[in-house]
Formats: sequence, structure tokens, C-alpha cells
Amino acid sequence: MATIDDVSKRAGVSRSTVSRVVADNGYVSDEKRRAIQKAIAELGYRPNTLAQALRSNRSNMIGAVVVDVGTPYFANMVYGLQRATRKAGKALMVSSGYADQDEEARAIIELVDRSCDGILLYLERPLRADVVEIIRAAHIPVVMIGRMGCEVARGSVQLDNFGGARDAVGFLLEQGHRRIVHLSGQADFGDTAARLEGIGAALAAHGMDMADIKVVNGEFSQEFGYSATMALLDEGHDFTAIFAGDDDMAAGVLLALRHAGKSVPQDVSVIGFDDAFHARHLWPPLTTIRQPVDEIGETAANLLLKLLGEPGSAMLQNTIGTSLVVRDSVGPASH
Amino acid sequence: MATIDDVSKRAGVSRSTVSRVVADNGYVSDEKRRAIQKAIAELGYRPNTLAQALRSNRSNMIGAVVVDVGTPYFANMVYGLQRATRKAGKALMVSSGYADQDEEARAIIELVDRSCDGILLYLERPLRADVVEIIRAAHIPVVMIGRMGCEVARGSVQLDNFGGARDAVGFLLEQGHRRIVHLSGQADFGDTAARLEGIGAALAAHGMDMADIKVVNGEFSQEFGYSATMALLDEGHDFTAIFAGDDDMAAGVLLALRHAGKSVPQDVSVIGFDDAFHARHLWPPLTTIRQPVDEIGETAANLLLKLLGEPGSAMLQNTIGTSLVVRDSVGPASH
DNA sequence: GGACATTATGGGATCGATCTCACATGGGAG
DNA sequence: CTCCCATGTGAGATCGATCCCATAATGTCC
Repeated sequence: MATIDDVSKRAGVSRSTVSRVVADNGYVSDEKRRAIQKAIAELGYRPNTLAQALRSNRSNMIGAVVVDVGTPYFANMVYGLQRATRKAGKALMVSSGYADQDEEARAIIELVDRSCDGILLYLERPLRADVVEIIRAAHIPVVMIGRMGCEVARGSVQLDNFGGARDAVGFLLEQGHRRIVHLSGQADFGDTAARLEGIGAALAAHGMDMADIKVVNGEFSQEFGYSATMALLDEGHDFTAIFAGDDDMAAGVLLALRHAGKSVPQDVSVIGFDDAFHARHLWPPLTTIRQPVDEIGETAANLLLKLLGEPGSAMLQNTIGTSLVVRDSVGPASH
Repeated sequence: MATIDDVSKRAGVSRSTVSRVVADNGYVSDEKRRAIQKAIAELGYRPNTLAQALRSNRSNMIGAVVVDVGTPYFANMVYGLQRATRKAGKALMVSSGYADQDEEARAIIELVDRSCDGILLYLERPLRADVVEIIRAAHIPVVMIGRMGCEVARGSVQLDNFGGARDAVGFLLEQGHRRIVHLSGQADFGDTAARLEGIGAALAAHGMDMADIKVVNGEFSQEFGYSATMALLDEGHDFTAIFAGDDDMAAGVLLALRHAGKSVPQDVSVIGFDDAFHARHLWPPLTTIRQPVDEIGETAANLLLKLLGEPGSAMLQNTIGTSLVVRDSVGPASH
């Protein structure tokens, strides 16, 4: 591997001058510039990123920790991150935190130690105190994605859970549904609260309130969607539509309805949330609220890049809107 | 951030001795070791990874380029990579090549420049000549995943396409199917050839040969699955089972059959390949050949780690087996 | 008791870049 | 004719570690 010294010798100049050409700053005569560029091309010289980073204290690398890269949801988010960072000419390094505080801490510290210029976090657990201290000591800007806040964050990007839930229920109401069930996620998630407010807003717009909807708390899983639906049917609950907290739940709901001999959307309408990868593969194809996950990632990364550009700036916030994806699982209310 | 010099001053020893304690090699008296460990703890010292890598020429970082991290398939593969590298205490840096030769080249060069100790590649295009030279000059071991070979590779991991296809068709034959259609991927893929051989083996085991199966070449997409099936039905082709080249195709096949009023598996059986994320969400849930993608990634990473341990070793090969996942889309042949 | 290995420690070069500073030109303003 | 500023170049310190080598103390063997 050719070094900057090899280039300088070949071009008959000093290291400093080569550095100026490579970094494109300072004064260099056209004559020497050409000689240096020629030498660079002939030797196939590419600067050693490690040495650059060590000396200049900037690695041109962005770190990210998400819950699990192996999951379609976060893979999609990483796609967005990569799109933004690549455009800015920065490398991206991603780790998984696996919803475990110590794993998350380990991943973050690794990124700090590798001298990332900035860090993006989608966490499931609050940051460990020592990690907060480490980030702070390293003066690394942090942008949080999603529900979890954090004291060191200089920016954050969130989904418009309020608007999404409002639109979902609003759509059902427009289709004439009045007996709606909402299968909700864990009650202690910040998202859940925002969605309930959104549901309230939709109901209010039709002269109704939360008393007019049944909310069942559970968890984001197909199993819960299935069992909750079966329980509702067993107890003879009278509903014409279900708003599932996410598309996994919705998949369980559809399965339960089929097993119970109900047809969708003739007997019951179902709407999901996320527009997950499998939503269009369900039967019937799922009407759902699209969460632009890649856009969330891209926005967060751009926000971080902005923060890197102007160090002293204030806290930056950003909310990403949802959209209604109409497929076949919602129809007009029967009778 | 505390440096090794801070630690050495605080503990009253030289840099060298601190380095010995941190790296846990060479001779250090218990007394000084304790003093140094105390100083490290008090200062919260963590070695600067960049400086370590620069001097020692080992970054403890593994690079990987896959087609697209944003895709469930490769996300799953990355999950496997991460599992192996993390266990070995190495960091992982992943990029997408987006099935474009120049993008792939860019991503690889980036990884080389960041001084990765080894590189894992799942490529769609042959390596550009200059990239081959760069990798060779940097003496970085490379492991290839999947179909694409490469002259610099020191190891490779592949799926057992032969066995997978043999098992798929074998299963259909056992269920009594004799009029089978295979929707195949691009004919120029290495995978496709291996699968055709596997199909031949299954047929041979039942005293049949390739003349007894209809093969339609196309591409791995839901759209092709749909249109090909419709075409077969339109021309009145008489078949009882379809073996789709992947689960996306299979989704299209199921949709086409439903639109044509055929029921699965009563009228037609369908088997897929991959066990993709959405396979169990299809209706009926798809019987398919499971491709253990994460295991492929994990195996490849372990192979690379082994290569790093013993530099002079020979070319390492590895084939990952498939398994049959029985769900509901295949039934006994009718009449 | 001298030769030699083992244990223990520090000094200083080194990895490959950046960056500050000193210094040398040349041209335009006063 | 100075003075000063813009332009152009190189020497050498520096980033934070590793690693080779010199040196010294101690123990062991013949």
C-alpha cells in the first residue's frame, strides 16, 4: 500500500503539499498539483483512513444502534440511514442492542471507541448512567429515533403515532363502522398513549368519544392478535371492525376470523399499522397505516449530519407522518 | 478522554508497561499490574481503537458487502454475521452493493481503506479488476457467500441448491404428483443449474427424467409467478403441482390460482423455496424449502475468522443444507 | 563464580496521516 | 523604496497506541 510519503517522493514535493492536494485546501501551484495527481494515480494511492481519523479527530463514520438489524423493520430503517450517510460520503457502522440494556451499552461504547463522529440510537431501554457519561465525555452528538428519549440526545425523530391512529380509526368511521375494537400494544409505551389520543380525536370528529370504542391491551405479536380476537368472538362481543396495533397482530386477527368462519371485509373489517413487509401478502391484502421506516432512518441521519455541521445548534425535533394504504381488508360496515 | 499516557503517569510507570497490562502480554509485576488497573478504573480509560489499529495493523473489524441490507433476506444474513463476529469480539461493518458493479466496488474499497481485517462478500456482479488488485495488495482474506465466485476468495459458503430442489420435487412426487411445473429463476445463475440437477435426481429416484417436468424460466418475483401461472392456465396446461423458484414467485402463484378459482392444495399444490419472512403469512401457509440464511452468514463469518487465525491455510469451502418446511400448500395429488 | 535464561521495566522509533509555523517569493499600495 | 498581504512550500511536532531493544535484577546450572 502506497503512503503519502511514497507520493511525496515520487512527485518531488513534501508530505505537506501532498496533504494539501488530497484535502483540497491551502495553496498549491498548478504545476505541483498536477505532478502530485499524476503520482497518486500511478501509485494507486488512497489515504489511510485510520491515520487520518487519528490525527484529525474525525473518522467520517457514523454509528447506529437499533434493536435488531435482522428484523425487516430495522433493516428497512438501516436502509434509510445508509442512503443518507452514503450521500454525505460518510461510512455507517450498525449494531444491534437486542432490547437489552447491557447489550445496548456495549454496542454504543464500541461505537464511541471506534471514534464515530456521531451516533444514532433506537433503544428499547433507558441508557445506563456510565454510558451517558462516556458519550458526554466524548462530545459525540446523538440523535434518538423512536419512543425512547435520552438526556444526551441533541436531536430526535419520531413517528406521528397520533395522526396514524387518528387516520386509521377515521377511515373505519367513514366506512360506517361504529362498533370498533382496538388491539393495543403494551400500555407503558409512549407510542400507545399517543395513539389513544389519536383515536380519541377521530372519534371526537364524529361526535363520539373513547367510551364508544373497546380497547384491549396486549403486545405486538401475531399470537396476541389471534387469541384476543378469539376471546372477543367467544364472549359474543359485537363488533364490525378491528384496528390492530401492528401488522403482526393484524395477521393473527385475520387468521382467527378465518378460523371462526367470518369473512373479511364482509363480516368484519380489519386495519393494521406499519405496512410491514408481509401486509400485502396477507389474505385479504391488508389495509393499513403506512409507517415510512426508511424515511424515518433517513431523516434521523440527515438530522445528525446537520448537527455535525453546526455544533452549537439547539435540540432538533422531527416528526414523520404516516399514510393510509388501502387494500382489501376494510369495507363498508354491514347492515 | 484519558490516554495511555494519563494512565502511565497516574500509576507511576511507563507507557510500555501499561500497554502490557492492557494487551495482557509480556512480564509485569503483580504490584504494578494492580496499580495500573486501579488507574485505568479511576480514569475510565479505554484504549483508542484507531491508534491501536494504525500501529498494530489489525483493526479487529470485519467488513461485509451484501446486495441490500434493507431486504429481509440479507438482513437475516447480517444477523448471522453479527452473531459470529460479536462472539469473536470483532466489530462488523456492513455495506450494500445494490447489484451494481461500481457500487459494489465502492463499498469494498471503503472497507479496505478502513483497514478491515477480513471481508465477506455476497455479490451480484463479477469483481472489477482494479478491486481485485486492491484486495490482493492489501492482503485481506476474502470469503464469498452465494453463487458468485471470485479469484481472490480464500473461502466460500454456498447453499445446497441441489439438495433443496431435490427435496422439493421429491416431496411432490411422494404426494403422488406426476404433472409438475417448475418456475425457475434466471437461467444464467449458477444456482439455477444446481437446482435443475437436483430436480433431475428426484425424478430419477422415481424412474422419471427431466422430460417429465415442465420448466419455465423467468425471474425471482411475485409478478413473474403470477403471470407465468396465468399463462399456464390460459394455454390449458394440465398440472397438479408447481414448484416455485422462491417464495416471492410462490406468492404470485397462489394469487393467480385464487383469481382463477383454483383451490390450494385441493386442485393444485404449491411449494416454494427460501422460507422467506412472509411464507407463513400466505394463504394457505406455504410449504417450502427452508434456506437457513442466518446460518449461512454465521458459517461464512466463522470461516473468515478461522482464516484470520491461520493465514496460510488452503481454500475453505462450505455447503449449507436446506430443510423441508411443511405447511398447508401441498396436498396429495387429486384422482 | 561465570554463563545464561527468566522476569521486569522503560526509552524511543514507528504507524500514516494532519496541522501549525517558519520562511521565501512577488506584486500592489502608500 | 518600504511595508504588507497573498501565495507557495517544507520541516517537524503531533494524534495514541504498539513494539523492538537496551538494561537490570534475580535465579539456576555446571
